[in-house]
Amino acid sequence: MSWTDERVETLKRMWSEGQSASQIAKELGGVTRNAVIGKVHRLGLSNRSGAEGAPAETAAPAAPAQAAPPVEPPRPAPAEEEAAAPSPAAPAPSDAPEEAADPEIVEAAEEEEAEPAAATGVVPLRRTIVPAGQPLPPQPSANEISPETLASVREVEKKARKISLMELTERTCKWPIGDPATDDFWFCGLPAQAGKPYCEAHVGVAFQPMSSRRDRRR
DNA sequence: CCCTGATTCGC
DNA sequence: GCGAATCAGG
Repeated sequence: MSWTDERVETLKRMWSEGQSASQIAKELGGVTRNAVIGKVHRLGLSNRSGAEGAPAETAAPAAPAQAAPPVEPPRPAPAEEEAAAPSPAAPAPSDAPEEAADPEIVEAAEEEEAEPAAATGVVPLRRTIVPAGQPLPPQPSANEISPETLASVREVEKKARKISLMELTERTCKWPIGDPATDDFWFCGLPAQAGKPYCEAHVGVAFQPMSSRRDRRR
């Protein structure tokens, strides 16, 4: 891979947006974060000037509606409401952005769809929760979390690392604990299961195998 | 441990 | 110019 004009452009943009070198490298592909950092220095833009503002250091202590741990700048926000359009999932972009607008934005927007809770600031209420919204379709009645797993969860909550929003990574359990409207709020933070957003215990309550009732038929 | 960016230096 | 290895931190 070489530093084509386009790639350099992406690099510059992301760097000024505050993205980390590793994230940029991941986005570009074919390069390591070292390569990115090296290039950044050669380009003489090690000093992140250009788009200062608030790098997102402190995430509102008691303000729930704030959430953007890693980075999530690409948020154009349509700001247009369809009054007579009862059709939800209908992007219906009358004008396709054919021009090489920002192919990156699309990727950035669709990356990491696994942790809506933290991203939206809406904390899943235990019991009614359906984190990633995928598994457990055939739930008989109310999700009956087995008392064992429920107990283990409480156990885990005690041992949780109690990490903050900014400390969440792709390898930390993102299970929210406590009331986000108070200081009594934190994230589990225990090592998450490979590929999943939660630790073993929380994956257990989040993704029910749809048949964990004690009636082990057979 | 995980992760940052900064620097060096052979290529 | 490039980037792996290394360094220096959080």
